[in-house]
Amino acid sequence: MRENVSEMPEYCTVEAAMEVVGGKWKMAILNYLTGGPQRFGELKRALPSITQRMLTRQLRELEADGIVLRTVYAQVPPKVEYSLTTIGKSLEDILQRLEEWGAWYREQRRP
Amino acid sequence: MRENVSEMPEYCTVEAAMEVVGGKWKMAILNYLTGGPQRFGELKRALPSITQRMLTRQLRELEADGIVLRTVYAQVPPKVEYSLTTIGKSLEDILQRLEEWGAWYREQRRP
DNA sequence: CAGTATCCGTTCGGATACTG
DNA sequence: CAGTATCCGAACGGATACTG
Repeated sequence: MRENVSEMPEYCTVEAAMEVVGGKWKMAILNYLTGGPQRFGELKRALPSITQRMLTRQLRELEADGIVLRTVYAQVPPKVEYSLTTIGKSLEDILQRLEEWGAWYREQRRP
Repeated sequence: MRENVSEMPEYCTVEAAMEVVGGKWKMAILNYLTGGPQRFGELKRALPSITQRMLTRQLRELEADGIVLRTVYAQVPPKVEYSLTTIGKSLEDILQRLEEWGAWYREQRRP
């Protein structure tokens, strides 16, 4: 046990991480962005069950947290691309493992 | 593109994973369980900001999903231990990386 | 000790309609 | 195309009291 709370061994570091990437759709969104920049509509099609509103909100939060970069092209019709920032790219390893784990877990539960 | 949706490349595998471990506290709980079996009260102290009710609920969900094992000892006063199942242990690698990432992310955001 | 039960306010998330 | 606006129910979260 340490005296200083801020120095506690692993004091809710996982908690802190989940505040950033713990949103219901965030990991899935980020996973698709590992394939390179994606437009809003592409993400919408990739995640059929997310609503437009939720996609917008989760993307805005990820942007505010420095994970995702939003690039607006001055065109008509509008074109907006979302991509991973350097910080976002540092999650790629975790995302891949999560994806593998998810596939494996499904098999385990369906014997 | 494949014809069969159920065979789609990575169709929401990450989504499926997050349905299981995406709860607000689940990753943090699991992270503490990597240190070995923990009693209810130990987990409560480890996660000071979770309420008793929420801890109970998240543990029950993890148990139902086969991630956590709940062992009740027939004693007075009661003793209940929570531990990772084999499936739960398969998350240890991800949990460690998530913890490392969380610590690193904090530094990045506080320059 | 390890919960359950109840109440209640806040936040999250979904459905639908509309717009520059 | 890439969003907003509005409404609403579900889930989250806190406080408090009670129990085997």
